[in-house]
Amino acid sequence: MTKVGPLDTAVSLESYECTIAVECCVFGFQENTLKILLVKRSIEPFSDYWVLPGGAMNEGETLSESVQKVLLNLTGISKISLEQVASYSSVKRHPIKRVVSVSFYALVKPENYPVIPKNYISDIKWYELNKLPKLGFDHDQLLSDALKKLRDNLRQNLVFGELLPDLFTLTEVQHLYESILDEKFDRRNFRKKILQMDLLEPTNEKKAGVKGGPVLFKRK
Amino acid sequence: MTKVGPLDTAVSLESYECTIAVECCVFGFQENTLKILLVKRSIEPFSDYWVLPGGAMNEGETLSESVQKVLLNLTGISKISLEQVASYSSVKRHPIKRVVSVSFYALVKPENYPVIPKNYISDIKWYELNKLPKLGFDHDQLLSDALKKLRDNLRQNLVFGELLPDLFTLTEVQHLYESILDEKFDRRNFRKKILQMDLLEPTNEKKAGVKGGPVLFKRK
DNA sequence: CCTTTCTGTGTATAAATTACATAGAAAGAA
DNA sequence: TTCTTTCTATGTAATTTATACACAGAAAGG
Repeated sequence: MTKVGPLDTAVSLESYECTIAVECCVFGFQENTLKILLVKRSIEPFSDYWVLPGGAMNEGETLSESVQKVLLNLTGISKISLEQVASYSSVKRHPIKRVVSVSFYALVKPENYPVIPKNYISDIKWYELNKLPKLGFDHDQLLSDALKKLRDNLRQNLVFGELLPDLFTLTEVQHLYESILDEKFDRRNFRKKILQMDLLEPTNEKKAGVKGGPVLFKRK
Repeated sequence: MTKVGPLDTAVSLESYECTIAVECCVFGFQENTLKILLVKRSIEPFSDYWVLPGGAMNEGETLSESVQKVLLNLTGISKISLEQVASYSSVKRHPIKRVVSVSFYALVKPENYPVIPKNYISDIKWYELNKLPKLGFDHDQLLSDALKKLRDNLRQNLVFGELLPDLFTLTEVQHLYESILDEKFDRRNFRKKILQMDLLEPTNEKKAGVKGGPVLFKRK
């Protein structure tokens, strides 16, 4: 039988068990602005607070399956780009019971998905990053860590595809970058850089309703 | 009372609970080579396999407190640089019970710490990265993810301090970088770069026993 | 003291990043 | 329809950063 002593840190059959939750920062891009999906809780604790969508991991599912379930519920989103951010384990981060949370971020095209309040949620809304309310639990921290990770990833790879419609102008791409990274770029230099990544190709359509008649691009 | 329906993913009082474990990739630098601390299990499952040191999180402790306890046990290390890597939640990753693991990496000066097999461990050893055995559980994956994160961090910040003795030569720093990143650098360019980071300062001692009489540096 | 092996240093070249201004296309108003 | 406004599209020069490369001096070991 398994040896278990006071100093034994191995996982034994009778080890302590704990609720695990997933929380998700869902980023979307609307009206040339980066937004994040928040829900308003209608149950205690933190009733009437805005928080990140999340929920408990259930038996037999992985963490990312749990996140996908949460998002499917709220937005009908099914195929989604998910990235793990970090784990949070302060003993008192949930005021009633011990909960360890693993956070994720997701990138979605808001145009495609209606968001519907359900279950323990009285409201759901896309918030601009600079107009955020104070969030419940430690979700301010989770959001700030997720945003940092998103920015790091953006600076390295090219990850905007999930946030833009199928056809888009280079100026829209630039606005996306600017709102995620919160800095301005010179248009010519930005276009040079993004084009030499060789991930976009021009179509021969132009976007209507915009002066200058910008050409529409798509992902390669 | 808390509403709970079939679609409710909120954390309710009766949610599923699960064992949480921490696993740690402990990196050290010995004989100008990057090494990693592995332990040999003497209990099932994976008895006689080499694995990363780890163990269950206990009631009332955070994940990083758990890791610190594990390492204190094995190495006597107390003040340590820890970094969270990721969470692992496949349903069958532990063959006997459901366990979600959070992995960390740690950087230590091996010179300072004797490593002692204890409890469920029959052996403990510093392994070179290119002489690794096949690890138990999914620890090959954990190790490879931790190494990737270490490399990413190294390329951005300067994180070697925890791996080197108090006084060191620039050549030793270069060997450290080369063995972590697994690439070679030109000596002059490397020194230029590392010195202009302005984190090191020369002492007026020289290292004995080495031809050329290299000067010893310390962290600023 | 001679040989070996390591340290320590500078410059020229290439590559990447930054700064910057004007002409043309479409929209909207008169 | 024309005129004005506002947006798009584009190239080059200057700066900064990264890369390539060779030889003289210090200590060790025989």
